Formats: sequence, structure tokens, C-alpha cells
Amino acid sequence: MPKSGPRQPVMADVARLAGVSHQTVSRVLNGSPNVTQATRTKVVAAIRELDYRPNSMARALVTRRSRTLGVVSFASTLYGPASMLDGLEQAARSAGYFVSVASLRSLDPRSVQEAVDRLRDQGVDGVAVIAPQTSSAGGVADVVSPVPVVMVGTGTPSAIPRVAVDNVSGALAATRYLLGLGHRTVHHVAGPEGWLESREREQGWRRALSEAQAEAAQTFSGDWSARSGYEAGLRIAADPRVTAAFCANDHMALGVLRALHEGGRSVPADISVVGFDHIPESAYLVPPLTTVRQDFETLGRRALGLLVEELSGVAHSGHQVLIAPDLVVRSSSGPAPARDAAAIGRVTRPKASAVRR
Amino acid sequence: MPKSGPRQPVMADVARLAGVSHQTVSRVLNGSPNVTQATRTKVVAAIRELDYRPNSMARALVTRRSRTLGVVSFASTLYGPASMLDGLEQAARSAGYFVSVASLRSLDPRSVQEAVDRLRDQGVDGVAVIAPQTSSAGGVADVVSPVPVVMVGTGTPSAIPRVAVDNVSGALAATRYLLGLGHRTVHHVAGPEGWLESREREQGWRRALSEAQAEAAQTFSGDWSARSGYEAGLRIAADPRVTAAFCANDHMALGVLRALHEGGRSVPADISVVGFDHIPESAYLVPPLTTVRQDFETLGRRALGLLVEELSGVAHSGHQVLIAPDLVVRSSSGPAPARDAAAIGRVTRPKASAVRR
DNA sequence: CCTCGGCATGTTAACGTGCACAATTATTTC
DNA sequence: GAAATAATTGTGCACGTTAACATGCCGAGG
Repeated sequence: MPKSGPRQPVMADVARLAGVSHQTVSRVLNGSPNVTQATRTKVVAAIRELDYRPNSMARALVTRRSRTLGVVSFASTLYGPASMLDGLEQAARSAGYFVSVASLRSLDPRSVQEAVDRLRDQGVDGVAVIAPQTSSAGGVADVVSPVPVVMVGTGTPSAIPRVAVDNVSGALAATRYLLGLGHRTVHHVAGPEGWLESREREQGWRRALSEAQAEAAQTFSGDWSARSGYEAGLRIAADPRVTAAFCANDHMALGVLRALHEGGRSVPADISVVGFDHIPESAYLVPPLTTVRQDFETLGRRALGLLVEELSGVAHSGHQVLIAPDLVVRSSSGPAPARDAAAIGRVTRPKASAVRR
Repeated sequence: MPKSGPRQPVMADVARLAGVSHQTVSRVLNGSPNVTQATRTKVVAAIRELDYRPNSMARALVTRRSRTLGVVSFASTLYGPASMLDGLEQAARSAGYFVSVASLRSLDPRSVQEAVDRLRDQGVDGVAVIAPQTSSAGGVADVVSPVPVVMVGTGTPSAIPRVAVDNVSGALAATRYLLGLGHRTVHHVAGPEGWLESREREQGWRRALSEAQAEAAQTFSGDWSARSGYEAGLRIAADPRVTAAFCANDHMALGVLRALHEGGRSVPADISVVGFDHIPESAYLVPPLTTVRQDFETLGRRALGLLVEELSGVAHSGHQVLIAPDLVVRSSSGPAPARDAAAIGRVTRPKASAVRR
């Protein structure tokens, strides 16, 4: 417990010790070129001796830059959001920024606006929003903010810059892959309404079905949780026509796997299951889960890049970055069951292009 | 034609509009009792009209309080740390604090110190460290900081206040429960060395064995990942003497389940498996996992309480809070196999006290 | 020889707020 | 009714930093 002993040294203390003016100390700290090597050395020595740390509040007050970025996140205990936050923090640190978080409990636009305002009150230079846009209410799209805002992970194309995983192409790849295995059609366990991820993944799935002129298949709707996947899985297990299921995330796929197991349906012999997210444990489910992998690290890095670019004055409104996910094939998916023998003949299982881990 | 738009309003602007001095505005903002209702109304009206927001930097500069707390976190994509961060953020917000994060890539004391320094440079009022203490190197114990520090989630009793889950009692309960089911002994899949959670959970397991005078059993060591659990599981499956395994976290338990399934060992008929963490999907594994649940929300709340108390001047050094976890019984655990029939006779399955969800 | 220009350094003035104290006004007391 | 007292409001100043401008120094060029 530090007593209220000698107060923290300030710039003037350093200046006095080094025998210069406080402004010279400031110049050294900010790397001004117009400082003699000799005085620079003296100043650095004084700084080290006193263990001087610049006061970031005072600096922020005068420069009007806090070097702090705000991150608004939703459901941050989920794998995806947590990974994005982590990626963002890594990138921010190496760019010399601090990161301040504000998590939301609810998705309505009002609470998003509140979170942004809260961060703004704290004086952040920019805000990254890791939150799905509610398709109905507009969500982040019309957040007003005096500081730059970028959306991370998802979001509709809009005036707000964004870095997003290409959910459509991921879902497209997963569904095409299943159709390529000879399945007549692919059923879908969708995410909750209001999440853009849900909509986009469903959209990719639909596109794959229609381009292959496959039968329209039923959609089950969940809320991302293993529980909801389980419930969808019970209904899938009861429907003998289902041979392939594409789930909007891995946790729901996990629940589906469990329900199929209970229902006596074998995976992949009877039903193929594919997830989305590539959570770390997906490789160790029973059976190991075929899924779509997203690179959250580059996501964070790109988002930060956009934000920094934005607040460097380069007002690139409407800049959009899409990051393509890739399919990781494991043993939860395989050829369509034998009764669909006609189809199996024309199957080419994409072994070479698949990543197995 | 204002080239750079109208700048943010400041206190003086509000004062001018309301016809008072800036100090009166300040008083209204800080809820000083010595302000007439009439002038208070005028000031509030002016604030709303201008949409005035106090500048937190200026305020922090003069009060020497930033109303920001730093959180140092490690492996924040894991369920436990992510939940603690979330709990902490919730609590901080409702107490009027901002939260700034600094995540670590490595566990060595130097990088912990770096993270704390980084937050300190930013001007946080206090720091919460969500990081396991490396048993060998001392870890957080000897972090020096001019601001209050609390440890969250774990940590050895020390001069630094801490709020922790009682890992020992959780492991003790889990192991006692398995022994009570008639298992001669319980094997353990431990977490990585250097994590205090690992050590404490192992310690609770050992205590339960010794108090029941059970046979000493082998320990397998993992790194929290499903992969490492899988590897331990392969060895467990190969050893016919194992009838019960207590895993130091749910993800490793997940890997163990998978390995047992592959190895043709049935759960719980042949082997009972118990995890630790109560991750959301634990209820939907095959079979549903018996596990130890921790309440991260109260953890965060208590940690914040301690921190706030600390920086209110109440210098309660050495304050320690332990939060007891509870056992959630599901179908991955059951009576010892029949060949251990002698034991089964004296089993009393603790149905009443168990929570099933 | 004087001046001009570039460079190194010092001096002063903000940035926007809270605190200590002074000034003013309202209220009580004898 | 006047003085003492309390309540309310206003006036500088300080917080620690950077920006803008001023100063002094040294060598080059006319």
C-alpha cells in the first residue's frame, strides 16, 4: 500500500534535474528532431532516474487525442465476440492504443447508442462495434457519433466502414460441399432472428441450394446455444428425409450431434452435420465437426487499421472489408446415405482442397 | 461558413447560456446541495439544450481520478476468463466506472508487470488481474503498483486482495461425489503447470482421495484444450483399471469423452467423467457432463467491490474473498462398474443435493 | 562587418475542469 | 432595525501537458 509519500514526478521535475526547460523534455518525449544529442541524453537520464511517466490525461486534454479506442461488444463470452475483442486488443496495443470496453446486454439500437455515448464521454478517439445489426431496427447503422465508428464482424453495407467475415461465402462453401457429396438437399439450423450473421449464413445456404437446383429444405431456428441446437436436432432426428444439416454455428451443431446420437441416427452415415465458427473444441466432438473457420486475428487487425486510417483524417467513409472464411472438413460429414445411390455415382469428394486438423 | 464545425460545448458555454458562472454549472453536475432549485433548473436546461458532456480528461486531470479501472486478462477467449471480464465490466458500469483492458500473451511476471504499467500509464484508478499466478515465478504476487490491485479468479493468499473461486472445495466435492458412487479411486486430468487453478484443483482431488483412504491414482496433464484432453483420454481408455476421471476443466473433459468413445469405453457405464467450469455447452455433450459450476457474475461484483473499497481509502490490505462453486450432476457420471460390486453396496447416490439441468 | 537564416532552447498561453476562498445575498436573532 | 449568521454564487488558480511564438546562437553570404 503506497502511502501518500512523494508525489509522482512531473515534467517540470525532470526538466529541473536535467537542467533544461520542461518544453525540451516534451520535445524529447515526442521525438522532435530539433534536440541536440547531448541534451537528449541528459533528459533521458533524468527521466530514467525519476522513473517519470507522462500524464496521459494532461496530454489528452491538450492534444484532444486520448489514444484510446472504445470497443462495444455483445455476448462477449461467446467464442466469436471474445476472439474479435482479443484480436482487436492485440492490434490496438501494437499500434499504441489503449482499449476500453463497453458490453451490451441487449441488442436494441438504444443501448448500442448508449454504449457509444458512454465511450465517447470517456474520450475515446474511435469506436469499434462488435455487435450484430438487428435487421429490423437498423441497429448500428444510424448510430450518431462525433468520433469515427467501425463495425466489426458483421453489418450491412452502409456509410459506416466495416470489417466483416464473409458469412455468405462461408455458408455457400459449406452447402456446396454437402451437395457435392451427393445429398439431395441440405437442411439448415439457423441462428436467431435479428442477427445479421443468421441472415447472411442462411442466405449463402439458400443460394447454394438454388444454384444446384436442389429441393427446398426446411429451416430450424435457434439462438446460438447448444440447447437450441439440441431441440432442432430432435426434430431433425425424427425426420427420415434429412440427410445433411448445415448449422449456423458450432455450438448449435454440438446440440444437434447430441440429439442425433440420442435419436439413434448415426453421423455421418445417416446424417452429415456441418457447423460454423471453428471453435477450438470442434475437432474433439463426437464425431469431429466439419466447420467453417474465421480468422479473427486478421479481422481485428484490419478493423483497427480502418479505424486508425479514419481518425488520421483520411475520411474514407463507406470502406468495406470482407474476410473470406474457409471450410475445415472433418468426419461429421460424408457421402449421402446409400438409398440415394443414384447420386453417389456423380460425387467427387473434395479431398485435396480440404483442410483436416 | 464554419470550416471546422462548431466545437464541443464546454462548461463556460453552458454557464453563459444559463447566466451563471462555470462553477455553478460544476456544482450542478456534481450534485452539490448548495444550489437553488431555480438556478439548478436553468443550468440543467442549458445543458440539455447544448447537449453538453463534461470532458472526462479535464476532470481526471484535476481530481486525479479517472473513474477507469484496468483489467489485465490472460487467455481471454477461454470461457472462464471471458466470463470474469464480462462480470467485471457489468459491475464496473453500474458503479460508474469505465473498464480498460490489457491482455497478456505470456504468463511470466515481467509481462504482467508490463500490462499493469501500461494501464497505470493510462491513468486507471485501480487494476484487476484476471490471470493465474505462476506457482514457480511468483507472478502477480510481487507486482509493484502505485494504484490498488486485486486478483480475480485465483491467486495465492498474499498481501494483494483477491476474489477467487474456491477451486479446492470444488474439486473436493467432485471427487467425493465420485468416491461416494463406489469408485475405488478417481483419476485426474490436470491443467497445465504454472496455473494456480491446476494446482488447487489437483489439491482438492488429492485431499478427497486421502480422506477416503482411496488408492493413489495416476494424474494426466493437459493444457486446458480439448486436444490435450483427448490425448489424456486415449491413455485412460487404454487403462482398464480406470473407472472415474475428474478433469480440471470442461474442455479437456470434452476431449476425454471423445477419446473414450473412440476407444469403445462407455460413459458412464465403464467410466465416469466429471469436468470443471460449467461451460454452456456442457449440458449437451454426449453424454451430458457432470461438472463444477462457478458464479462469475458475483465474482466480478465482489472483485469490483473490493477494488472500490480499496481506492476509497479503506486500506484493507490482505482482504480475501472465496466463492464456493457447486456440483452439477448429469449423466456422464454414475456408479462404479459391476466388477466393483462390493463397493456398490455401500453407495448412497447424492440425488437430493444434486442440481440437474 | 553586418545581416540573414536555420537551429536549439526558453517563455507564455492555452486545454476544461474542480477547489479554495472571496463576495454577495438571504435569513435569523436579539 | 441592525448585526450576526447562513446560504448561495462568483473569482482566481492549479492540474500537467503541448502549441505557438520569442530568443539566442552560430555560420554563410553580400
